[in-house]
Amino acid sequence: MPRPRSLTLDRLAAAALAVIDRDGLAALSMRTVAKELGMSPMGLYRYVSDREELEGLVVDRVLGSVDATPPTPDTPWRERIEIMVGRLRDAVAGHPEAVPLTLAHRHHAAAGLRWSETVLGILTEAGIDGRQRVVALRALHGYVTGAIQLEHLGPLAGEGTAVIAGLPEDRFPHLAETARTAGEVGPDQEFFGGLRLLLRGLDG
Amino acid sequence: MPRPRSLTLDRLAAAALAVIDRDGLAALSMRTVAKELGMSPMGLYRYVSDREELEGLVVDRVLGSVDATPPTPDTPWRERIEIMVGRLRDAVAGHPEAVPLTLAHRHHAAAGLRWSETVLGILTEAGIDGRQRVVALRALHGYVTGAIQLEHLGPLAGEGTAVIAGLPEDRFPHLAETARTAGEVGPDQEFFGGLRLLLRGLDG
DNA sequence: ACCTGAACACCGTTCAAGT
DNA sequence: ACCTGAACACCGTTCAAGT
Repeated sequence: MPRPRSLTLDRLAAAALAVIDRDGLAALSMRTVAKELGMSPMGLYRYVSDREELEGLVVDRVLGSVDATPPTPDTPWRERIEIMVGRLRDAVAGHPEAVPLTLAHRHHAAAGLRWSETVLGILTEAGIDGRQRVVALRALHGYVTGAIQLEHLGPLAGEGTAVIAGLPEDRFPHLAETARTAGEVGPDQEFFGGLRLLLRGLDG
Repeated sequence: MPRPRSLTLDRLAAAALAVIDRDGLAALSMRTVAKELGMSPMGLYRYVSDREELEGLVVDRVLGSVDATPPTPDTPWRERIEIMVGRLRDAVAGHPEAVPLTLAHRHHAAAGLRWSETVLGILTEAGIDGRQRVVALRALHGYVTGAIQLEHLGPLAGEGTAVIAGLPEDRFPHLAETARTAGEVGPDQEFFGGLRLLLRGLDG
C-alpha cells in the first residue's frame, strides 16, 4: 500500500539548515532534523543514505543561493572577479554556522560549478588560458576557502588576537606591532585587499 | 595519598595523533585515546578539560614540528616566504587526517605564532609595513589555509574532478577545458603557482 | 591527588514490524 | 512504498567511590 512521499529534498535541506542556523552546527543530527520535520529519525533514510549526504544537501542549498550570472562585461575583469567572490562570501556569511561544511565541499555542489564556470569565463576574456588558468582558478578557490573560514572562526579568533596583543614584545616584535596595526584594518579591507594581491599577480 | 602523574601533555598529544594517523580523524575520541594509553577514559580529564582542549594539543604538536628559523637572508625574499610556506605544508602533509583540525586553529598554537613572526620579519625586510603588511600576512594565512585543505580533501576531491570531466560541454565549456588541462599541472605547481601569484602582487 | 566504574543523555544506523 | 520503535554500538561528560 504505497504512501505518498511526505518530503522533498529541498524541505529536508531547509530543515537541516534551520537547525544549524538556530542551534549551531554541533546541534545538527539526524534526530534534531527529524524533530524539526515532525517525523521519526529513521524516516530521513528514505531520502538520504546517510548523514554525509544530508550535509551535502545543506551545502548545495547555501551555494545555490549564489548568483552565478556574469557581471556586465564593461566593468574591468578584476572587478568582475571581485564581484563573483563577494557574492560567494555574502551567501556564506548568511549562514556562519554552516561555514565548515560549505567551503571545503564547494566543488561537489552544482552551484559551485556554475560559479567556477563564470569565473573561468572572466579569466579567459582577460587573456588567461592553459595552465595559467588552472593555477589561477585553483588559487582563487584556495584563497576564498581559507579567507572566508578565517573570517568565521568567531570567538576563537577573537581570543587569538587577544593572545597576540599580550605577546612578549622582545620575542615577537613584528607580531606585536602588526597586531596593533590590525585594528585599523576592517574585515572588508582585509578580505578584498588579499584578493587584490592575488589578482594583481595575474597577467592581463 | 597523592599519586604521581602517569602522563605528560606531550604523551597525551602523541597518543591522540597516533589514533588519528592510524584510524582517521573520525576515530578520535576520549575513549580511543584512553585505550591507546592503557587508561580509563576519565583519566584524561585530569590533563585536559574537554575534547576541544585535546584537539588543541594535537594542533600544537603538528605545528610544533615546523621549523620557524628564518631562511638565509641572501636568498630573495619571495623565495624565503616560499620556503616558510613549504615547511608548513610539509609538516601538515605528514598528518593528512589531522588537516581539518590543524589549519583553522593555527593562530592559537604557539608554533603558529613563531611561524607568523618569521614571515612578518621577511615581509618587513622586503619593505612592506603598516596596513599592507597586515593585509599581506592575512592573505598568506588565508591562501595557505585554503590551499592545503583543498589538497587534502582526498577521495572526495577526486570524485569532484571526475564529475567535472563528465560535465555537459555546452553548459560548462570553460570548466570542461580546464579539467582537461588540469591533468598537466602537478600538485606542487598548483600550490606554489598560486602562492607566487600572491607574492607577485606584493610590492618590493 | 590521581584514577576508575557506573551512569546519563546523547549519537548514527540496522532491522523487524506496522500501514 | 513509506514510515516507525526498539535496539545496538558508539559518543562526551558528571559524579561518587577507590587508592
